[in-house]
Amino acid sequence: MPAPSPPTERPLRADARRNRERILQAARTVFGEQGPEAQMDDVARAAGVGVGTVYRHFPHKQALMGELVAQRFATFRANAEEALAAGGDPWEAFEGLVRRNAEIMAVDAAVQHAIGGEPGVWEAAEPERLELLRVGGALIERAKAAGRIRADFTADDMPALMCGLCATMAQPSFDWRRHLEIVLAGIRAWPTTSSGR
Amino acid sequence: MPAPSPPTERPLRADARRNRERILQAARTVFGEQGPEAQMDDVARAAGVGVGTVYRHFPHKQALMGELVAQRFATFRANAEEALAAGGDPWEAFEGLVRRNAEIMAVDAAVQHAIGGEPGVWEAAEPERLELLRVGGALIERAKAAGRIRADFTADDMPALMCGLCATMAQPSFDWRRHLEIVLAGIRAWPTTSSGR
DNA sequence: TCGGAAGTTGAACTCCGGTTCCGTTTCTGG
DNA sequence: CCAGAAACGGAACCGGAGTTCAACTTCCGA
Repeated sequence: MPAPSPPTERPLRADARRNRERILQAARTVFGEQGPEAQMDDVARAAGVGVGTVYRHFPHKQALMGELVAQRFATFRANAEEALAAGGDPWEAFEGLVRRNAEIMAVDAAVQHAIGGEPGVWEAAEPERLELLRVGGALIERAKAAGRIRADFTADDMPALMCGLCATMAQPSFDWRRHLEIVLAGIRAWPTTSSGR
Repeated sequence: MPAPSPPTERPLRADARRNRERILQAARTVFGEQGPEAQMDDVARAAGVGVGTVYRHFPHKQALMGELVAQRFATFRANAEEALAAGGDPWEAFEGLVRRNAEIMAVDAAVQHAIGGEPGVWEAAEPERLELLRVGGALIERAKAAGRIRADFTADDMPALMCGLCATMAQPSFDWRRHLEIVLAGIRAWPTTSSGR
């Protein structure tokens, strides 16, 4: 059962496929270095391609950014899947995943800004986002069941927290690791808290 | 002892003072409604003034935004001062202040974006920021001395956390109150934690 | 090999928003 | 009340960045 491919599915010519890849690669680099205000022309140049080509593959800048975000989300989901499969201590699994993904995000200025800033970009990666939320949710539920995460915490709380973390990452004068530390502490259910509050 | 007024201090004509006030008021409203991408022309119109007048008072857009931020910071500092003077439970005082200021920020889209986004704006409000940090720091130290805040927490951790919270506020689909709840939990030192970990 | 569809190119277009500039108006001190 | 300094107004300027498009090139199936 191959992925459901509706009629509108052209194979894409060989050079086109190559270029698309080059463009994404270049976009990742350029946006990563100059932030999201880097120009389309810059991306095109870095990819060794004309601007027109970029626009043939991505109808507008936002779509390009969206694809980058979608790819990151896919990575995050893969990591989550892995953490879930690995088993082990429920809290450690969750915490480790968050740290690992944060570390990836920290290097990717493009995605940082997209997530911390413009709302429009989220939409472009909606399916990946939902998938991530699903797998992450499973991890969270497991830790919650083990009493290692505050009972009122949900997977739906994560996006906002990550959005905040991204905003911090985007500002070099801040120490995002401290931020993350505090957030993790806030998510966690503390030992000796048998009586709730 | 009036404020130290170095030679370069003209009294400012009556109408000019009035207009300056009107502009700031308008900027607060306009940026609050349309976000920071609102145009200078919009601000001018809302203030019932020509663009040129806006530029006479603020050399560039960023300076205008900076003033708004500075004013907010001043409010925050005043609130902090008040909380410090009021005494009472150290944690409650700190928590209450943070909540109160957050509630103010939540209404002020202009400042949200400035703090959550562009780094440039922070500079414009540097003195107010430092002052806020000082008073807030006192409040934090007090709560820390009472063992109500994690020992490793510092006033310097606050800006990043607030930056993150602002980013969340700026995105309507997020529930910033949840975010704040978790951050506060992360800052707090939990009761029964006499043995540390 | 060859026709034509798919893909590429990059100069030019367009829009947009910050900023300038100078003629006009308003204030204020004498 | 007047002179001139200060402030105002807003059309025009300007550069920057996303996007288009028509001529040109490359690929691929027959």
